[in-house]
Amino acid sequence: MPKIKTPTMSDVARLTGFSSMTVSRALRADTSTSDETRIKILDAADKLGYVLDGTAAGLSSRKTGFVAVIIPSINNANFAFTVRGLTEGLRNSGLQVLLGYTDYKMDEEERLVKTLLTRRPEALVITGGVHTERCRQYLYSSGVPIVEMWDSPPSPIDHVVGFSNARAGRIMARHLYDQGYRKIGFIGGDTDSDIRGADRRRGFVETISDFGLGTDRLWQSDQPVLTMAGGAKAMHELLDQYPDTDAVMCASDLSAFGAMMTCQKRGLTIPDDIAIAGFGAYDISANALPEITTIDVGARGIGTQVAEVIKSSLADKTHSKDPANIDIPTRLIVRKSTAG
Amino acid sequence: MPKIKTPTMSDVARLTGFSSMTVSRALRADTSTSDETRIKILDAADKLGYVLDGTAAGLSSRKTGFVAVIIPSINNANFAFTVRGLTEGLRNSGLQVLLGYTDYKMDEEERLVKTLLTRRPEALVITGGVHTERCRQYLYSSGVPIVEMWDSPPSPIDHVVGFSNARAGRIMARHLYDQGYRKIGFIGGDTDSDIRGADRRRGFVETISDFGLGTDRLWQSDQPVLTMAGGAKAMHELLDQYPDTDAVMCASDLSAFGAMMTCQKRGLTIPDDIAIAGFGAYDISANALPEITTIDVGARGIGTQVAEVIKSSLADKTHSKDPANIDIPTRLIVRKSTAG
DNA sequence: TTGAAAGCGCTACCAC
DNA sequence: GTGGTAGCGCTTTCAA
Repeated sequence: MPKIKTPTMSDVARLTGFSSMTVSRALRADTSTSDETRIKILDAADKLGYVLDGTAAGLSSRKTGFVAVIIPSINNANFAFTVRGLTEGLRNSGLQVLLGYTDYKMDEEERLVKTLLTRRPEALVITGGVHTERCRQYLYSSGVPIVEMWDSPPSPIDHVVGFSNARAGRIMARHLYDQGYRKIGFIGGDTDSDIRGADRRRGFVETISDFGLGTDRLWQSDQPVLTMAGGAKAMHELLDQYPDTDAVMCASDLSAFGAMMTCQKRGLTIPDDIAIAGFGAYDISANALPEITTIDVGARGIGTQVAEVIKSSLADKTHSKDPANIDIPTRLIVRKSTAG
Repeated sequence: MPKIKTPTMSDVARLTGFSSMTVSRALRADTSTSDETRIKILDAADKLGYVLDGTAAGLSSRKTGFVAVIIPSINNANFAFTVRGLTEGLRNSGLQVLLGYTDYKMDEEERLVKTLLTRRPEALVITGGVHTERCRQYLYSSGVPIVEMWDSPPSPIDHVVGFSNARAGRIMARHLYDQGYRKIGFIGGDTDSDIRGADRRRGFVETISDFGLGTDRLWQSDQPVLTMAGGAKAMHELLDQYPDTDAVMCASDLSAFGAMMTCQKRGLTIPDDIAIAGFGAYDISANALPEITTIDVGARGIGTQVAEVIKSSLADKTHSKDPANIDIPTRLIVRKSTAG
């Protein structure tokens, strides 16, 4: 592969006899060139294999076309769907997602925010409402619209597209109670890293406590328990300690599935011996046997809505509008794993 | 949020009394400033809330620090792990992944390549070895190292970190045959979009044909069947047509799980009545009941190796070395779903 | 509709 | 170790 210098606009200009300014205009949908001129220029550009240098264009126009998006994990189907919704919602506006993930670590989040701001995104989307002080500082002084998503922060930085994770926990606790379960546990939700999982647990525990039930069947670890294997292991330990547990909510459908497998291995019938509920409406919840009761927040729709918020915020030159604060409904999906 | 102009290097220079050139040097690990100077400058930068403009830096230095990565789907744990391995492998070299996904569509891939090249990445990673002619053209003339991964292209563009998908199919076919199964089917692998799945099917079919077995139990659709629901539906149809099928490989563990659920719903015992095998070593394969026989290619390791290839290619100023062509081993993991 | 000049914010290069 | 100059490739602005 001979390393030839990449052609620039001047090269296209030289080849066509126009100024590079005209080439610039012709290459955008930006009107103001004659059709004839544009055709000549596009032809020449094609012939030269010219590709616009977005780096230079961004520097000059102060519009990079990037939207920075920070999620906890790229290996989480919920966030993956949100990114899809976001990408698709942004597609026609010439904005491109620049993705980063934190592995559920707040200091990694801070590092990432700083790195991504270096790219001069036109907006920044971040998961959750809890950040380091320094991170909040970066976000505040970035000068671009910020969207916090997947949570309902007490003091939002700017826009919010999220829901109360505590409410999700409450809804599920009530459902299990209504189904007649009384020895109810929860698996997952570490306070330090999986903040939203911890919120779900908090809401869950509050509610079963309100119902006068015991709140000691709570399994947690210093790591987020969001995997199948983690749920399976946790369920073993929970059952070892409290063999008479009759219902468990897990912080995620994945851990719920793992927990369910553990129950089946131990000869427990679901939901007769024990009920299992999850969160997130992952594929597995609809396809497992039995199907798993879960809560759907519409991961993809969150992304779509974030895209709308960004587009309207970027269009609003006067900054006259208040920040958006969109509350996503948390929909309980009752399935066989909790409904006998 | 008052919209204040973002501070630049000149602002930091002015505040400290140094030239912006010295500020530039101090901000990089790039030595050649006194410690005292650097401390003053970093302090001032911090005070001003200065964040480097990577756009301008990239334009000037001709190093954007981007590595463009194109995967079929962000909702696929295999590719997600590869991206993780890649990101981590690149972390300390100051390179950042710029991710795009194609939804398994070749024309979308072409569009994406063009868009991403606009960002002037220092290297480009793409999934698979089949691309549109125009796409190959873009890649060839991009002037940056290209890595094709997850496949073993007959005529590589540049570097390759992959494996033969056909071989994976052959390995599984042989395994099923060795276990004594004789009425063997395959689910998934559309030729047009899931090219690698189709390669697995091809290798699989070749092998069962070599063994003298019938090759009519092949279920396919015009969509990639890589989901649990897709596998479940396909299995129903396959069993309706060929109720005596005794073994099935699916293009993915996810569809294998769906297929297995269908079998269980229909009262079939696995692996006694029917064996199920998948591909990809997804979490579900290790956690389902029974556990699912699969093939592991080490998705994360692929990313790690790609990172190494990129780093060494970028370090090799003379372009003296031949393109890398790394063959990833395909490891059969025998589990209960095929081993009675 | 087109062009010339200026400059986006940074770094390469060469001086000192 | 530090600074001046030039310029990366494009778009903005103003003029014709």
